[in-house]
Amino acid sequence: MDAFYAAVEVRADPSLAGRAVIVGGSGDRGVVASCSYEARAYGIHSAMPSTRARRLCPEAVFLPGRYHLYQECSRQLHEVLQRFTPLVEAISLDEAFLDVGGARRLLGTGVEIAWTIRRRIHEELGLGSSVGVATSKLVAKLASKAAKPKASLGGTVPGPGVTVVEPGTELAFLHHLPVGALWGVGPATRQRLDRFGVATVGDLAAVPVESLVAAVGHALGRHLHDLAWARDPRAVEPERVAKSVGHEETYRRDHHDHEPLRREVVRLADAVANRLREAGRAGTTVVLKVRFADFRTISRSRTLPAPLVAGPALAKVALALLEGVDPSPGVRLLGVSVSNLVERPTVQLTLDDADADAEDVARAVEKVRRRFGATALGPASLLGPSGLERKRRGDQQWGPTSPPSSTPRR
DNA sequence: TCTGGGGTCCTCTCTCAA
DNA sequence: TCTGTTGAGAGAGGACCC
Repeated sequence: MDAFYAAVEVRADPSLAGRAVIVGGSGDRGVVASCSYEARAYGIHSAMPSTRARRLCPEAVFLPGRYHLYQECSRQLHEVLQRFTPLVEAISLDEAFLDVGGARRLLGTGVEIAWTIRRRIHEELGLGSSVGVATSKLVAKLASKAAKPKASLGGTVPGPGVTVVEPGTELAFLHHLPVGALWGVGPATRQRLDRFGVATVGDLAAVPVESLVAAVGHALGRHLHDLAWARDPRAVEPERVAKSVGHEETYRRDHHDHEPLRREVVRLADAVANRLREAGRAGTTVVLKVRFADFRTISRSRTLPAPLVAGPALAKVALALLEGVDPSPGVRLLGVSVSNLVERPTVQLTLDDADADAEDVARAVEKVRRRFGATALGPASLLGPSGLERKRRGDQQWGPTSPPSSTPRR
């Protein structure tokens, strides 16, 4: 999708059309999640600190972002895509791979299907999209990028909408692209490739695989070499199962004491446990992530003998991990996640009777929440002046919001 | 200049057992 | 019993993606 979150906001408020719209965290520690092409013309891009975006384009419209709205829109999008083929692999809220190999006899060539998809999305969702058609995921992804509109101060230049890379022409398409266009080449890898004088994918293809492996490691070296030669046999995987579930949060101000952090750990663990239960999963490894004021980030983890799903049990492990962390330098972010996920056992395997009780309580809590709402019940330690402070996914997607006195202007 | 949240995957190091 | 090797698994950190 083209500038997805921003486009959804413009659709909700058409008076924003043609303006620089920035969706993201509004506080000092927020980042840009998405922006309209008018904003991109000023050099603004996603993941840029909001303070910098504000400096680059003070007249831009800043919106805090409504994750649940985008989630709903994404659901509608995938509904549209599913009508073309069941082989849809969602890679994010607004992007997906489709394997239309089996649908061609019924729906036409890949190119025809691509144009139909674009039209349907526009008719049913009122949003712009770009489609890449190719024989592999890598090339299709890069082709879709080439199909997108381009930002310029003179106005947005519409893209072709659909870009096709015919079989046999993949190398010609790939080799003139900058090496950073490849999946897996970020700033750090690009810097390592610099010493070979690699600027384009074509340059990369000319580097012996052994040299690449020595420079960037075994797995990435071989992978990049294959990609540079358009070898990408990865299939479209419609059913991808999550391997970890977690929540993290950056605070408006750093915490220097254990006490407020303990409360945060309980809140995060409660949220993680809730999502685990919803997904019918349980986790074996609990990870606590801490980012200090200087951005140094550490993680502490513990693998348990049996999977757990109950919030209190999860919080107990995370709190024990927190005790080993010295918060005095200032903690700006805290995260709790669970990995090594398994199907949730019908009868919860637990470490001791206390945990078994905790699981019984968690089940009862879940029943109450289903009936009376998510904030109906929760850990007593999360009871604040305005009721229960529970975290839900997307509550603070792009950093802490501004305090009420400095709400973003519209 | 300041750097979110939710993920995945890879690499390195350490420990432990065979 | 001691020493060295090897492999697995856990823990930690880093890079990357949207």
